[in-house]
Amino acid sequence: MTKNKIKEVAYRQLAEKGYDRATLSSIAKEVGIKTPSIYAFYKSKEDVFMAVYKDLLEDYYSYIKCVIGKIKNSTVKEQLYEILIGLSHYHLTQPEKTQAYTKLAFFLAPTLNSEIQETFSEMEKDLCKLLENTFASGIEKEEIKNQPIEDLIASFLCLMDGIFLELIYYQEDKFKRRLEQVWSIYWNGISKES
Amino acid sequence: MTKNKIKEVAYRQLAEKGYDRATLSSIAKEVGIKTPSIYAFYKSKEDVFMAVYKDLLEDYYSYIKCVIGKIKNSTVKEQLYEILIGLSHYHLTQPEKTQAYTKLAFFLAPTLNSEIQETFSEMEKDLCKLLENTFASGIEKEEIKNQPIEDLIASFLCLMDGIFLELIYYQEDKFKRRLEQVWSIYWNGISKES
Amino acid sequence: MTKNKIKEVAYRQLAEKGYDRATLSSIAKEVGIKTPSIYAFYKSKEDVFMAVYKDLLEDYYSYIKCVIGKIKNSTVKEQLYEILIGLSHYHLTQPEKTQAYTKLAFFLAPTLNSEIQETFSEMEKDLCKLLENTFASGIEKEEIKNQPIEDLIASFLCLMDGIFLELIYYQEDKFKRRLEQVWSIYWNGISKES
Amino acid sequence: MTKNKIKEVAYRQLAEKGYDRATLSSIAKEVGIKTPSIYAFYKSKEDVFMAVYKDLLEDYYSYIKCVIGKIKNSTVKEQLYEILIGLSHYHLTQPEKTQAYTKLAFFLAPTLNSEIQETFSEMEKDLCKLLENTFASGIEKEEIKNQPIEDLIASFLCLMDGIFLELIYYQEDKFKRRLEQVWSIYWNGISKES
DNA sequence: CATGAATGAGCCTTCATTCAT
DNA sequence: AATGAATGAAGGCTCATTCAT
Repeated sequence: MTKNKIKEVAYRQLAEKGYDRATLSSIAKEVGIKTPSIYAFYKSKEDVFMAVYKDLLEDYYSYIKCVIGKIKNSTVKEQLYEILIGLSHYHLTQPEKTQAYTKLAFFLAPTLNSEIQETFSEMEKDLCKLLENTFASGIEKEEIKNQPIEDLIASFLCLMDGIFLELIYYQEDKFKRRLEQVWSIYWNGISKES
Repeated sequence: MTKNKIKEVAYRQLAEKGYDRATLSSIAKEVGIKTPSIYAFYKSKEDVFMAVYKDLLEDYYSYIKCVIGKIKNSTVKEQLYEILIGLSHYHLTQPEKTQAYTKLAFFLAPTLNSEIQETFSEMEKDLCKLLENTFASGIEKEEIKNQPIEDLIASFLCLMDGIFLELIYYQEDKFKRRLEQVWSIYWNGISKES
Repeated sequence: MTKNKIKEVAYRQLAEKGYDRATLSSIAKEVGIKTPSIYAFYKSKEDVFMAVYKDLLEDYYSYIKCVIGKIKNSTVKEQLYEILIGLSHYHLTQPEKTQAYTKLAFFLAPTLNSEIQETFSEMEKDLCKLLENTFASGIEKEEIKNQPIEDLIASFLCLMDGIFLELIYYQEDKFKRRLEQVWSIYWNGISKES
Repeated sequence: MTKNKIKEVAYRQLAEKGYDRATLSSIAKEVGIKTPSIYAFYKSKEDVFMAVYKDLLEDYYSYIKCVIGKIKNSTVKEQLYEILIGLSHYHLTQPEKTQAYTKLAFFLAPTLNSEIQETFSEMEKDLCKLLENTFASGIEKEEIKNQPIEDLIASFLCLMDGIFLELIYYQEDKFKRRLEQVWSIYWNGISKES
């Protein structure tokens, strides 16, 4: 289906060149159609990239839900570690998605339509709820030191953000080593037996 | 001096709209000159933004050196905390600089001329050296648990990166609260008395 | 067809003003379209004039082949004279073509794409072969003094070149008189009965 | 003197790139001054190239007068041959001058100011007078067949034009051979003993 | 003399978009 | 569903020229 091909090419070029440089004509060329044909499927350039962004978010959302699902029965330590690993894995195996995501986030950000905004905050909420449960059970099971759950969540999210940035900056090898170092310090910080 | 005014306007528009949308004509208009006049001072659009980037980096560099200078005689805990606060303060008080910086980093990144690359890696080296000393002395003075200094540095840099990202995403109030939460967890993680 | 109209206007303006002064905007204006529309048919200014040049060459080539065809059964004297007259006729009746041709030759010369180069040398080769036959038969039939055919060709080509230049410099009347004078001397020089 | 340096650079760039591409700024750069400084010596771009053209013509004129002076006491055959050789020598030894000359002739031609026009026709007149004398004496001395002097002049000028064009097209070696061939045929055509 | 600053005009080109087919 | 033709808007850039210093 041409409509999907357009979206895919758009997302690939977005990752590579950013919104402004991912021209409709360069997208059309890669798809193998003429530029005006795009308008048979999308009503504007913004429309194309809105679709791209929505897809990207949904893909990420479902991946995260999947990761969360898999770790239900592990220890807290394993759970948190798996989240970080899952997150890294997602970006490491499909760096183009990450790049596209980043670029859209930086460029469309102020214009984000409400539907997308919603998906985004829903995602964050889900993740927070999960972390809340995880940390609560960690404290209960005495895997984790007793401390404000809100703080724990904030620090874990910050950890995720830092890791995300380093994902972009560093090569895979270097990144993986850093991830281990960072995780080890972090876990020592919150765990009881430290 | 018009040359500087151009640079300043360029940096402001870069922060606001990004490289592609910060057109020479819109810059000229804001400066109050005609577009071709820009070419009396810079030989191309890229040249203008190279200058902007260089300035940005140097400004940041000198700020960081300044922060580092101020904290020489504090405890390790204070030192680390001051670095985070200093970093945050820089970005919070001049968010435009941060945004400009971010946008240039994403766009010029692969083309960065060598001079800029150098300033950048020099900056990182300086910071690493400082952290190395700080952590080493922290371990020696038994403020910090004995653990690989390299790991400590990695985790602190990751913390900084995470904070940097949240600086962009969150409003100042929310950010400051999160910073405290994150710092508290982090320090607990590495300090001895925890 | 707009594409052809563009080419024709381009060639007329080239003749009149030369490559640099034949701007795309002035061409578009004369064609009755807006400048960017040109890009629907040609991918650059150079591309437009490449097409012009190619046409010009082909037109000239086919004309020359036609002249050559017509004179097969004449005496050698008539043949040579007809070539000069044919050549002059071509340029006199369509001076714009000559001027366009001249201007492109001077401007694109070093950049001439290979296809054009080929047409050009093919044309020269054809003409040389014809002259060779003509002169050979002239000597055989004793219309022409026995002398190196190569020299005869060289001198005839030089004659053509000289005539070509004078075609540009002089008014038609003056030119025609000079042509007769020059031809008479030339023929006396090579013919037997002189 | 800067004024002369400007003129020289202008002429060199004219030869290389033609009028439109020989920008004042590129001239200034090569001279080692800033563009507006040119206006201290010439009142416009056209003015600069007018001066160039005038110089070129005068230089050529004086050279031709010199050639003419040297051949006063030779045979007619030698005289004519020397003119051709002199002409060729001038262009072969300073091809830049020829190119500049050609380009200006093709581009300024319709605009040539009257002073230059005058020099030009004066030059032609001088040359014609010389040829008239030469041919008259050639006929008198029976070196040349008796034929209208006007025709002889026309054919010799045409020969010169043809040679001039070939000077531009062919490499020096090839050109020299062709010159000999052409001359030999030409002389045979007009001389008595043929 | 020379130049720094500025500019109006204009060039080639690209882009998103429309519309008739 | 697709495209050829066309375009308004704009972009980066160069040029000849002016003018105050």
